[in-house]
Amino acid sequence: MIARDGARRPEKRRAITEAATRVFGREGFARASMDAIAAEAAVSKRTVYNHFADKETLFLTVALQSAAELTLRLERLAAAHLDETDEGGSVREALAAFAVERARALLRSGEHGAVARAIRAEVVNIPGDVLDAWLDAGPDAERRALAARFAVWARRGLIAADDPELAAERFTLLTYQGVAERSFRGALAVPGEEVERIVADGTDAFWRLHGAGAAVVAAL
Amino acid sequence: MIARDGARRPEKRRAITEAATRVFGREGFARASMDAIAAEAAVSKRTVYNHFADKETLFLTVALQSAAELTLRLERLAAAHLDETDEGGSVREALAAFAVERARALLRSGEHGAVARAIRAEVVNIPGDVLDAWLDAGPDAERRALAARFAVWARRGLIAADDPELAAERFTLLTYQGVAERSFRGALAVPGEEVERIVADGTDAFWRLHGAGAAVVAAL
DNA sequence: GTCTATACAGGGATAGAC
DNA sequence: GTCTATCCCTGTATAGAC
Repeated sequence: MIARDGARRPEKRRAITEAATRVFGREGFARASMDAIAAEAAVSKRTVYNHFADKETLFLTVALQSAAELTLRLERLAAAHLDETDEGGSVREALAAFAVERARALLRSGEHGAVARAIRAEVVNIPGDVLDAWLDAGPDAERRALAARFAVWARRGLIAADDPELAAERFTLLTYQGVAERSFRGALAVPGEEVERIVADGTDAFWRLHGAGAAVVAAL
Repeated sequence: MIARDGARRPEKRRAITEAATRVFGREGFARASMDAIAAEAAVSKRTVYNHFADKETLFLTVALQSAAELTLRLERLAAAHLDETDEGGSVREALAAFAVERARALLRSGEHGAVARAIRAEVVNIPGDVLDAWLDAGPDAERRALAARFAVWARRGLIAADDPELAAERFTLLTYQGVAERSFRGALAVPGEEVERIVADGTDAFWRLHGAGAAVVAAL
């Protein structure tokens, strides 16, 4: 028997959101059909509508989950590259390696990246509070995590960053946005050498601005 | 059948492309309907199909026109700000003013900006050669124009840019992409003070990297 | 011969009825 | 879980008007 509102079968719900992630990612919001999502979830369309009021609600739910998933992946990357850096000399190399891996992650972000692109495409039709929630779970969370690490490094004199938030923003601009732009946010492939070149140029620029000792040079 | 340019009434064709620019900009490709475009152009739907074989052809035509129009606007901005700069001291201020105006132009790009967003949203469904043509008429043309000015300045010692193309790319990353990101490529409003702050920070960073004398500092 | 106006075939879509 | 009412869209077809 079917329970009332909140208590539906969680495994069905998960099957639906996972299927919806794939379908929305492949087709975008407008082209995706609820039929296709139900079929991909191996669930009847009625079940989809039992769990989610309409297509829009399902999409926004999936988008929030996807943002959180991407943030988690990037956080793991950041932890692996940036959290064991105690000696000054290795900071630059750690940042360079992290930047390359982050750019590559965008190009391999698959269905989650595709959902993020769909959000951006539909941004004018998304309620403000939902968009804020998406930003908070995704891009803003990533920036905060990077800024927190920069703040620690700055206190230890490993980088020059009076404003860690600004430094994190610059790092992303210089080492990530170029690849994002070139690949249309991960939609199109970019040759590996080109990714490496763009990211290496960006890392060089970042280090000239914020590397240990940059403050001294800037004061000249 | 196939729309051949010259034979039909050019004023109708213009009315159709202008209407299509507005409708595709408002609705995106998928949501826009040929009926709405015909109505907005005050033209019968049959006439639309007489001029353009199908919806996709109309969209791609409009996208190329829009890219060219945006490039023209930005080129005028660049010429106004950057082409009368002979004294060394004014280069930095000219760049700063241009950067702010360019960022503001994105936020006021209206229907042309909206079409550019639609292209980005549909990028996986666009034929490679058409996408190349769009890039060449739009973003790439802007980068080339900026790089050409940087090359002249570099020869005169007004900026430090061994590779003018790279410098142009960096200038755009530092002074433009931040606002593009924040506003979802012009879709959402951004407070004026925030635009000015983002652009000023970016201009500072660019000047530290590429201002006259930066090469000397980098050699330290 | 290009345009307007309208109608319509064919395919999908959403969302709800059974 | 299936079935279906209803709507909308693309693209074509059929009228007549300038």
